[in-house]
Amino acid sequence: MTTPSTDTRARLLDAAERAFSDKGFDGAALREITTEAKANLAAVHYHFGSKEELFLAVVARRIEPLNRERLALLDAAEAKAGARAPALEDVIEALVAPMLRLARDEARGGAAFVRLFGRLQNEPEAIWRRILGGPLAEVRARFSAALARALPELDRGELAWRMHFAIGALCNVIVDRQRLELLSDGQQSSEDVEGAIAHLVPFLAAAFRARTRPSPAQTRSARR
Amino acid sequence: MTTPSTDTRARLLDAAERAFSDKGFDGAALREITTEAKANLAAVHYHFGSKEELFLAVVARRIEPLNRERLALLDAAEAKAGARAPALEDVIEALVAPMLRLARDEARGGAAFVRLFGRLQNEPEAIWRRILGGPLAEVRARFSAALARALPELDRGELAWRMHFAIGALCNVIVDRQRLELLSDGQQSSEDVEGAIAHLVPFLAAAFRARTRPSPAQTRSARR
DNA sequence: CCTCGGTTCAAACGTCCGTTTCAAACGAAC
DNA sequence: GTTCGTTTGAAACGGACGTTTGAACCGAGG
Repeated sequence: MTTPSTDTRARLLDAAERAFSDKGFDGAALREITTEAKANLAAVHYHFGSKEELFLAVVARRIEPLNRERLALLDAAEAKAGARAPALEDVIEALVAPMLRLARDEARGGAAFVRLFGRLQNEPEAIWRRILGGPLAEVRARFSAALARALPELDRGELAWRMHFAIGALCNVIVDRQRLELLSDGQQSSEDVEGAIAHLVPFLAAAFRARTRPSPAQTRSARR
Repeated sequence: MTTPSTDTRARLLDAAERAFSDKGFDGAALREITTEAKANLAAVHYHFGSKEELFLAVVARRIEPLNRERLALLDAAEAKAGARAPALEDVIEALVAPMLRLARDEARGGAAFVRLFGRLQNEPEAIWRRILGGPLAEVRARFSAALARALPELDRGELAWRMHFAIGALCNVIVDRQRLELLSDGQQSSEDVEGAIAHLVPFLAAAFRARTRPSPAQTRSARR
């Protein structure tokens, strides 16, 4: 046969991607997914085993190429810098740009998958843990190291907080498509991906370079 | 009678707050909420009318005092500055500190409500729209104006993007309690609210002050 | 005492859910 | 042509869901 089963499988993944990104894991119904995929209800359990496995397959299909792209850009930034530390802007762009550009690439899930990704952490905790500890672990480690090299004077704890904030900004930008329109009275659009990159990268670069606050609440040994 | 109905009502709100923040709107079951509240299943519909109205009541109970606190801090920052523009750090702190401190105030919902708030935009769109357009509208307008005053040289479109990123970072910090631990190898804790404020405020202040990127993708009339 | 509005209660309603079952269809191998 | 493993199909399963119902309860007012 050519690819009869692969075909249904792919249609199920596509339909599931759309449904999960619109309504979340709980909100999306298998009957709705199989109807849109023109497949039988039982096909989900035949091909994937359960609803949760289907969800993980949807995520895995996109996140692996995405992470490869991120790491390739990071490799390029490090190669460009030679023996020196990579440029902070390049590292940040390697982290955020593939995700934002994916939002426009309809052939690879487009906005649907990106929103799904952005709200992953709101899905049942068991699912989120399987992803955080799995495909995302390597990206986290590589970018932690690269940022530490690009910002050698920064305390490690401080760096962790800043990565936390930065990833938060990225994920939230991806999910919420209404807020920017409201904040700008309709002048700016969340659909403007290159605009988002052009705004987000310098925003985060400046934030990562911020001098540590000489605060009373921060009487730890490490300062600046 | 003393307050027999008010009592059940409050217990329902408390239980619903916990359940919704753990499992989301779809994931939380009314039977679970009423059991924990030691109330009858029908009490939800007697007091609130529907599950959706219960959810909105949970949000409204906390968000109104929270917004009043934010606006009071903003008033104080503006009063302190007199005729001059308010200090950027003060404005940012007025926006983020009440939310982060609320995470520690168990008497006012604590971590449960704050996580619920952070994931609001992931709930069914109808619910999120009712909140964005309602209680949050005034806060959005006031802080937009204050930030524009504190950063007079900043393009309005650029400011909207930066507010979008900043609120994203705040909301995401609130929701994800695992990422920071992973990023710092357990050295930093999301529970450290004053630490979060001390790290987030200078991070965002530096980000808001970032010089605009001279990018090829940005050939709009307004530059720097 | 009785009544009455506000509140609680147990029970049921109809619907939708994820999952299972088992037979039918199908193409490839012999 | 028969067999076999793979894939699809229609139908049902049991359970959980939000919601509704109607009676019981109870303190206050007459």
